[in-house]
Amino acid sequence: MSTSIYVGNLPFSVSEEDVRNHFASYGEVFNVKFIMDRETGRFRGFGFVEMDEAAAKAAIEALDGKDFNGRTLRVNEANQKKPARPRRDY
DNA sequence: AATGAGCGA
Repeated sequence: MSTSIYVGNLPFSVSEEDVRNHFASYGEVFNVKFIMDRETGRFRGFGFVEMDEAAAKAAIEALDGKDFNGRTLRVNEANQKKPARPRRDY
């Protein structure tokens, strides 16, 4: 498996490719997923990156709190949500 | 459809 990394505070200018490129410098990136607003379909400003555990830690140490395209990047291990998003059924 | 703290489709 891979380690899920939470990447937040992303500028609306970047794409998965940019992030993947950035993270790829610290290890093999298995996958990059940007969270799009399910209502509008627009970029919500954060995403998740899957990397090897060692690579993930390296990337977090290297990129967390750093600047990315003009915004302070937030990088941490994702943990809070594993299954489908909790949502009330009205 | 829209924008700025956030942990997801």
